[in-house]
Amino acid sequence: MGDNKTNHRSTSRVLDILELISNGNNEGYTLTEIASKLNVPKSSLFPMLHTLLDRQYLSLDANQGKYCIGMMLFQVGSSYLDNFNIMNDITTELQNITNVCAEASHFAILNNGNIIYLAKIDSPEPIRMISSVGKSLPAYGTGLGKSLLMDHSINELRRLYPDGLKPMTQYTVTDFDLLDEQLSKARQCGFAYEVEESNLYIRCISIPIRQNNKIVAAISVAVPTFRYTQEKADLIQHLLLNAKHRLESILKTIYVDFNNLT
Amino acid sequence: MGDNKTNHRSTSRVLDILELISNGNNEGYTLTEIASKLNVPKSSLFPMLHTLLDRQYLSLDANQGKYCIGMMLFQVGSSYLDNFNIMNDITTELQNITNVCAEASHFAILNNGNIIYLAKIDSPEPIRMISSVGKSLPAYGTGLGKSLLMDHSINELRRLYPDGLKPMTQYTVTDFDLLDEQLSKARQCGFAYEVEESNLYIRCISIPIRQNNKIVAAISVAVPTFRYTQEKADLIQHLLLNAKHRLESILKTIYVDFNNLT
DNA sequence: ATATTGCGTTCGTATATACGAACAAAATAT
DNA sequence: ATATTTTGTTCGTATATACGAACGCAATAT
Repeated sequence: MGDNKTNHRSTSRVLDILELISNGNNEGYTLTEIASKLNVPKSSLFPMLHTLLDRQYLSLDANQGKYCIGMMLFQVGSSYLDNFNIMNDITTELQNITNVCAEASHFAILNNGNIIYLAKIDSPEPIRMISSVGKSLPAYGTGLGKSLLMDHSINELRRLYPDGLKPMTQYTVTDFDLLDEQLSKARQCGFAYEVEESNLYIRCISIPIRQNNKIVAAISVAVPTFRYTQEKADLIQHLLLNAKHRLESILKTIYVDFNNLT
Repeated sequence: MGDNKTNHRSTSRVLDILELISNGNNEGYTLTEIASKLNVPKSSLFPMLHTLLDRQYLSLDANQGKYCIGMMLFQVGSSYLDNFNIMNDITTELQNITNVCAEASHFAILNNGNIIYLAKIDSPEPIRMISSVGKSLPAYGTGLGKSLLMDHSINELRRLYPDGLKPMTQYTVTDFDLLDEQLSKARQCGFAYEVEESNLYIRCISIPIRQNNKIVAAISVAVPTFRYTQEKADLIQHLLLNAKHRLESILKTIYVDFNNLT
């Protein structure tokens, strides 16, 4: 929880409530659960929760007394994407990629060492990766993240992850030197790769999107290992490269301030 | 602004701020603009806005001093869709529809007489409707909305829209009797239609999704009038009907409490 | 049936927030 | 360059919120 200088207790608590519920299992939490998890008296939470209910930022589970994320929070939060006036172009590119290679494609930005998925097109195939718009993952363990970290020096990486690189699977790169080496290679060939480092049985190929020569986003294609072949990898790289070029040329004409958005 | 019994001022103000910014032009607002629009002293907003900034629920426009919707609000809000454990199935169906007919497809639910778009697949064609996930529109003026209102009686409609039906375009149905008549026809044939009632030059065909014989959601295809032909309409109705059947059979096996979510 | 645990809710007072005015800092106008 | 307007910021006190304890109520356990 933010221990910065400026801190308005009521506001922080509202956000604490929303984050607690959104990060939890989506069964929701009761008032007393929230109170104990946030170390806030029930009586203080009571009027806040009811205001959030009235305004539909939370909803009360019919089963009994479990507070869940409400529709208004979704509506208000969705307007974040209005900042990206190229969102339509991005989904069009992803759509095209997935149409051709039949695998899921993603668009993400970097925030404090984590990737945030902003758009996703599902594979038409029945076996799919579980990933969703709005979710975040540590960048170092994902293909998308390696694209976004591509220009980082090893010192910047160490500063970004002061607690080290925690494994997400048995294949996650947890050594800074090895990660740095992979990023060097990625810088040379233009693509970043992930082999079951964030999800078992999933490989990923990714490419960064630059604006004024600075990496501002990345796109990727994720492939189950059993569908992964060299021919498919070649095809995906070709698709990613084309999409990258089109998006980067759009970024030259349209103003999108990525710096402001992360 | 909610004028209900339970009302926690600080919480309400946080929500007022978020809603104001999310509904506005996405240039954002300055502190003083927010203060005057919400009738709240600047000095009261100051600590709140800074807490929201620190927590990345808002971001400060680089230009100068304009508060915009931040990334954390997007992340937290996105988790609303976790409630719908059939979201993947829904997007798959929409994907399929759009692949075949080459027009944009949507999925929406009803909330207080408004439709909320929860998923959308863009048309591959260059000329597209402007509609986005998380946005809401009055149900009576949209194809999706008419599907969602299909089972409503004229009295229920009058209660739902006590201030009458306000026109969105020159073709919007603003008469309760005419709307009721259209809904009756829709109930008979199973489909709801919209002809330039919410957006000029856009027509829409829609079908409701039922759970336990109760309408809980709707899917639609939107078509620019100049691309609209009877053959295409027939194709779209066929696609919608198939998708409806598949989604409804999924809803029989998976538990999704739509009542709780609106 | 009775005790027990856990939940949401209410209430009076201590305390932290909200207010308005005054201030500082920047942008615009003169 | 100076005046003027508009912005963000600080501060002391009035006031509304936060707290803990006690209450009522339901569900489970005995």
